Amino acid sequence: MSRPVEFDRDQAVQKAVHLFWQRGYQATSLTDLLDAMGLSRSSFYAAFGDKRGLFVECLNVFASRNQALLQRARDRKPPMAALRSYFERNFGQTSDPDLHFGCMLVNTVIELAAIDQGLCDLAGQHLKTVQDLFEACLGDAGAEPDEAKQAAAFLMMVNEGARVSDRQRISIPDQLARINTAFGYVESSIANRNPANAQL
Amino acid sequence: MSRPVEFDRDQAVQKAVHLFWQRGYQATSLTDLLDAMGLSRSSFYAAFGDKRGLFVECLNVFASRNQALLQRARDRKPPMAALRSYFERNFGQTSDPDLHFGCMLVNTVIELAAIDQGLCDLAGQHLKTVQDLFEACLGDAGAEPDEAKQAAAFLMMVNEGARVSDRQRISIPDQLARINTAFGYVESSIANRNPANAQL
DNA sequence: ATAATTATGGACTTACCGTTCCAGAAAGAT
DNA sequence: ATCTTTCTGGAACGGTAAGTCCATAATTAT
Repeated sequence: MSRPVEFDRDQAVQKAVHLFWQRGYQATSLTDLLDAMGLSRSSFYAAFGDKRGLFVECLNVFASRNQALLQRARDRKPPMAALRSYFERNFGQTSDPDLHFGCMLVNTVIELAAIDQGLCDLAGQHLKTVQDLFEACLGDAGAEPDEAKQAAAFLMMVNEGARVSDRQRISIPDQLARINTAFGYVESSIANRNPANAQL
Repeated sequence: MSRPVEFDRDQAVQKAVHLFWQRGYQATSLTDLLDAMGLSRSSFYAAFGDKRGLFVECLNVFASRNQALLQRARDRKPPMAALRSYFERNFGQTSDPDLHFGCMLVNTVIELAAIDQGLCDLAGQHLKTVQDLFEACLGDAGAEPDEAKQAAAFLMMVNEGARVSDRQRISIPDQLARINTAFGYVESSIANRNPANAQL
């Protein structure tokens, strides 16, 4: 009955995620987005409402991809190894500077804290979900509930800090060394309190 | 011979620091700045060149204030207590949400990483200076040189992470608990390797 | 008092922002 | 093949951004 949409919506959103991730919300103009997504202004507004609406969608896509990454590792490895791989994959994976954009959620919190509280809160919620996943992994690794909560909060702080360093193009070995330091602290703390779990 | 400047330059810069710190570089318009600093466009351009020039000046002012904070604590307290007080002062001090802007250097790195590499690098340099101060404190506390370097890098990561949490209006007790966790790890690590320094 | 010099306020310029709108192209249903 | 519906490209809009410029006000030196 009617003419069908010509572009692949999911693919267009992927492109937008990449741009927003790299340059942030404010510095990404609609023109940049249209060029990258390969569609015209009218199609854009028909499909996504407005720039902010697209950003919300991108935030959600990024968050679920991010959570899936950790969840998959959790299904396949021992809990502490899964946690470690989440950190190492995010930071050590490649030396291509074009992939060191930190974490879109962290970037959003910082950029928009005083500008758009709704977007900042949404990003914060997603981060909280990841922190809950951390906590679950730590529980699996044998940490007591309160210890798991405390260590998860600590690891989220480490994650956020590592994402900041990531944007400064810190060398990968240095980055991995920091993560290793942090995990060494957490693991020895869990092992000390609960020697039965020397094997994590 | 000539008419003197009517405004207090230092005071005007302070106001600008506050604004940039809170809202970031891009979201702070020249109009915002002029209103807060209480001067006209012509005076502004005569005194500071342009918006970017003022931002550089603000970054330097913020960084030196920040370093002075840690340096003063270092002069007055045992080294680990000085480090702790730096972290606690920056996060626990007040519950006024209007003062939880994180760290202007961290904010700048995140906001401008892909936008203005010069400004990002300048902020990164200032952060590195703070990290060197961390390292010096840890050395004073009895850490071996390589251990001090490693722990300083770790603490900078914690600092950056805490600044991110700060912008999410995380509760002060939670924030202090995280910092306490991190310092507990570092202190027990130093004490274990070098039991002579049980007193830090 | 007057001349010389410099700061100041505000209008102006240029460029880009996000968004709206409309004419026309493309596709399915009959 | 035609009609209807929906999508598409691009022009246009109002608003705001940073930066420039000039007439005027204010100050000091003579």
